[in-house]
Amino acid sequence: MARSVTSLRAAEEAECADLALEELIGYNLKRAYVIFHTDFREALGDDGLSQRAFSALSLVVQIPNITQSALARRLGIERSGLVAIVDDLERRGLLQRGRVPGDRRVQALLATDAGRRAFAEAVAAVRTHEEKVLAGLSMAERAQLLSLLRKIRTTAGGES
Amino acid sequence: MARSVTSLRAAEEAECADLALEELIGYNLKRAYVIFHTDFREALGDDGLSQRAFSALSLVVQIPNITQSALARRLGIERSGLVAIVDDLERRGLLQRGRVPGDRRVQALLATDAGRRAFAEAVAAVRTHEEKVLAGLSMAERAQLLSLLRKIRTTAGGES
DNA sequence: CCGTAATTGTTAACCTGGTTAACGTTTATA
DNA sequence: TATAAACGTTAACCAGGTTAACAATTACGG
Repeated sequence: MARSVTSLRAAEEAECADLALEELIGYNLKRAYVIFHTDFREALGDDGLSQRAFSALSLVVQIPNITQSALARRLGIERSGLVAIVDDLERRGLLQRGRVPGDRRVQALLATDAGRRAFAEAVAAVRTHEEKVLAGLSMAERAQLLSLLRKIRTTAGGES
Repeated sequence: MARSVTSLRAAEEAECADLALEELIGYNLKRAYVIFHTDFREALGDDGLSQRAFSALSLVVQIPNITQSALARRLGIERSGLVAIVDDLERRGLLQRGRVPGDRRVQALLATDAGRRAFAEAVAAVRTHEEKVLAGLSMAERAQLLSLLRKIRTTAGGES
């Protein structure tokens, strides 16, 4: 318990709650998230896809004719929040809203050719981005991290 | 490679970019962050401390007379962004801005007695919150996660 | 059948958590 | 001593959501 003289008073005042912020997983999670988010944006360029647009496009490419509601559910956001994302992707010509025969409520989302091309390019950029941000971690550590994050999602994530 | 008939076309269309969103660390990191953030808020009550206010107060308690600039630097945000946070904490009577003799530019932040009490209570709530969200992880896994997140911060985090 | 409930997409208003740019004050430095 | 730099602050803005309401449509119980 070697403490410097100058921080003696600090130690006293915090003694009843000796919690270093840096020991909190939530705090470190947030800081790491900010790093990823920031680097993602600069990796994909100033008018490239945002994280959320990339996620949405990813699912639309891989699940053709997915419904907006289903997409929102998968992304863990509200339907209303998805509208702006889909608006943006449609404005860029990366996907199309299509009415589906049989249910005139839903909008079936389908990626365009340009959308699939843009997604492929984005995937490359995202891979480089992750490689850069995770440079300090071994492959085993990355797999571990992925597994731990997913475990949090499955146990604490309310995916009704 | 057993694929259902209905997803055959999906597989074809995504073949050039066979990246499942769920395999991306960045995506899982964001989802986990959202889980923590959401649970933090409901754990600390409707007019309890926010994540950022808690972080700020934590450092003010443990580093008496820290400067606003220094605090912002530690939290990884801009000085301007910290003003509202400190305003809020001061309005709640949890800390005080104090002029320091020798440099009339700086605001030295000092937690009040109420601030230290509120912090101690918040720490208990935060501990319960982390315990809840991390219930699916063993102690070893939690230590691993913490270590991995910090490794990201130290290697990729631009702490000039 | 028919009325009621549920679902879908959408808009509007709002909130959180920041950023950048500018400014006055004060201190450091060439 | 002039110029630069640092501090706290404000204003304007932005990203990424949320909640509440709504019209259109579909599902369902009686």
